[in-house]
Amino acid sequence: VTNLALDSDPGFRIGTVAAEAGTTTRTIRYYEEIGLLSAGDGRPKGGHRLYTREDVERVREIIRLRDVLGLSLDQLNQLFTLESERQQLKEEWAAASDSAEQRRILLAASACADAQLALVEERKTQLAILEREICDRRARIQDRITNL
Amino acid sequence: VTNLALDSDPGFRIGTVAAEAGTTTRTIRYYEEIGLLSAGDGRPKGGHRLYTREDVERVREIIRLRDVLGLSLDQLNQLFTLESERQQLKEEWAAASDSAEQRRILLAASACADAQLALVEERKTQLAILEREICDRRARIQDRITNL
DNA sequence: TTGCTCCTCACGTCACGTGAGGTGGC
DNA sequence: TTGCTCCTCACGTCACGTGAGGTGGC
Repeated sequence: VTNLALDSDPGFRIGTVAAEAGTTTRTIRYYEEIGLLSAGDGRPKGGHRLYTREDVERVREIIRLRDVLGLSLDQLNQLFTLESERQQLKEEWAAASDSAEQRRILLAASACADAQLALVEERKTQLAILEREICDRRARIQDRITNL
Repeated sequence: VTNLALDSDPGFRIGTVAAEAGTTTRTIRYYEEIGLLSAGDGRPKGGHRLYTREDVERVREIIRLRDVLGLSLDQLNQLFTLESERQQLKEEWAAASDSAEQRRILLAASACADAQLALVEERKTQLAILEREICDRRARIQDRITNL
């Protein structure tokens, strides 16, 4: 009875991931197709895709940035370039990375978060402008109603 | 020399409208095609489209709601149903509408603005959630950096 | 007359939706 | 064994982008 601990986690199926992230299985497969999600290395042709808890979070983040910030999938790919680089260097990290290398990677991740925060601020400004416009229009309508 | 005042306003051409609204002529023609913009009644086949200052504002509003709130053109059409109804009743209004009818129309326009404001509030909530998530992630990264 | 913008098809693209037909795990 | 979800094509759709070829106004 070997691999006792490892066998206990079968991983998430694509339908579960889609439900958790509020999207569809088609969308997840499409994101894999264009390279936004990792393809799951050793999957046999026709075999079921399996995902980790990290993958679920990744999908949720993509959906969020897409819907709330209105980013295209191409823009998201660019945003994640730094982080995917981090992903590739993860083995290096765990194995024998020096702290200078670790620092470099973490700073890249931090810069990625900063970039997202800048986009959030931009959206907040746009929303504020839109809100003011609508409020003004509403006020003018109310004026005309009271002046009847 | 008749129509002196009327002839002095040639109206805006489609390229000007597109530039003012920050979009393309193709987009404006498409919006006309699906009924989001009025088709300009008496335009001869192949003739140039002409727009009023009101039309320009309309296009800007559509672009705003599409980009900032992420609404589909179908949803925008639904949002504008009340207002387009108002547009159709404009002649009635100017001609011989009683004040009860006027009040009804203005209340509809006010409700339309309220609906948009509700969508704005929803977006603001989503943005706040997203911002908090990113900030938290950023903080965790910073922690790991200082703990190196 | 020369450019420039405009016009109408019409095909291409992005981000999926939606079956069609078949295989695999609880 | 029976359903259920999963798989891979592959065509459809929404919201335009992008020329192709031609006409119209300053």
